[in-house]
Amino acid sequence: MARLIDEGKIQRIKLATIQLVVQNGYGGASISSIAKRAGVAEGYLYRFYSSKQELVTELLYSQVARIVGKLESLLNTCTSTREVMTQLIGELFRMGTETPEEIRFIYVLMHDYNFQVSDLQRQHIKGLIDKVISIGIANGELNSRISAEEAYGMVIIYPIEFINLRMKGFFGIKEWTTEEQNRVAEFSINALK
Amino acid sequence: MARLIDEGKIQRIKLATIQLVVQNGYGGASISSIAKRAGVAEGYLYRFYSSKQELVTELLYSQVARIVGKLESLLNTCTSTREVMTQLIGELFRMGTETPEEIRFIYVLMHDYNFQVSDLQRQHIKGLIDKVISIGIANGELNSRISAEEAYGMVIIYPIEFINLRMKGFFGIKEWTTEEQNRVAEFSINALK
DNA sequence: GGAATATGAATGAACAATCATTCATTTAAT
DNA sequence: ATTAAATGAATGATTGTTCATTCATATTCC
Repeated sequence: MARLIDEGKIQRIKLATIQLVVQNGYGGASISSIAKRAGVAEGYLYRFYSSKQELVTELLYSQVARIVGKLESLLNTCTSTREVMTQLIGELFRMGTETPEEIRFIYVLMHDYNFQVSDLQRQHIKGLIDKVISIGIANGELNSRISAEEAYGMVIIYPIEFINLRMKGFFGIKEWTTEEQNRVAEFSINALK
Repeated sequence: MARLIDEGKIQRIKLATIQLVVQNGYGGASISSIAKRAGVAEGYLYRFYSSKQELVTELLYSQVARIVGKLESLLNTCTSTREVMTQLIGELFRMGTETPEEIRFIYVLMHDYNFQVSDLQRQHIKGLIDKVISIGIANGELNSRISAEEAYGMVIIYPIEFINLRMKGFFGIKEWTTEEQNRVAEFSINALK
């Protein structure tokens, strides 16, 4: 073996990509700007990713996987919809405070018509949402006529929208309290009743 | 006066811009591709817009104004929150069937960190949302603790998200029925109770 | 232990293509 | 003839991608 791959560089590339996609959108985040910010040669990115599209897609995939994975594990441990939703929304807010760029990144790309989540991931999400619904109905927590879209809307989309609305300071405020976080969870739970 | 300005060309530029921003995002929609699709010379755009940013911003502004204007007029004629929300959501779905590209365009740009709606427009929206809330509370239709963000979330964001989720076929289906449209309205109204 | 070699990590100049923007020129209406 | 609409070639910068080259280090041999 010769030199070892510098994991720090890959990490810096990922971080720079996330930041620049958030800041300038996919089309506005150029390879050269990413490489410059990461402190890495331009061509170096192509050792790990065959194209810009692949780089961003893979990053989106893994970021989404974090949320989907959390939901999946919650469904294995929690017995009520309230618990699942409170915990998941807690995780989203945690991302919002600890790694704000990452939740912004998901937010930006999930609304980009170029970046559909993969079919597999989508099916996975659909299955998990169905499970949330069936637990909720069994417990009498959810209206029995709730659709997957409605549940998805309140479990995933609404909290992400709330967090990003705050980050943008759309209504003036840019931070949130634990109370407000709980209110988001309560609101989502309530909407599905 | 010499030649008259061909309004059709301006219209074609607007249409092409909307379509290409939806398809490729802001960064991916180039002036040359817009001009080509509009059947217009590249430099021609600069007679009316000083930059690409201005072109897109102005288009976003007028599209948002359509929705905001509708909400405003509804608040002057309707006496209940139910009526306001049902009608507004009706308008959004109408856009979805009649001019799908336009609601996609709003959807894409409202989630782009480069395209904050203007402060003025945002204040205007805030005022209208507050009015929705006060009518709802006065009528006993809304929970008295509903926040502006919650109302905005269910009156504007949720329906737009629903429509675009459908357009993307996220859960398989790509169309919607009048019944489903009413369900979205009912769901939104219910969430604010 | 120390020098030679082999490996592959990392570089960045160079590619054609495309970018947003400009402006001298042409076209068409009064 | 005059005036402004409309053109599209031209500009220099930047795009995503490639690849010959450099350089650091792990391994091998004496």
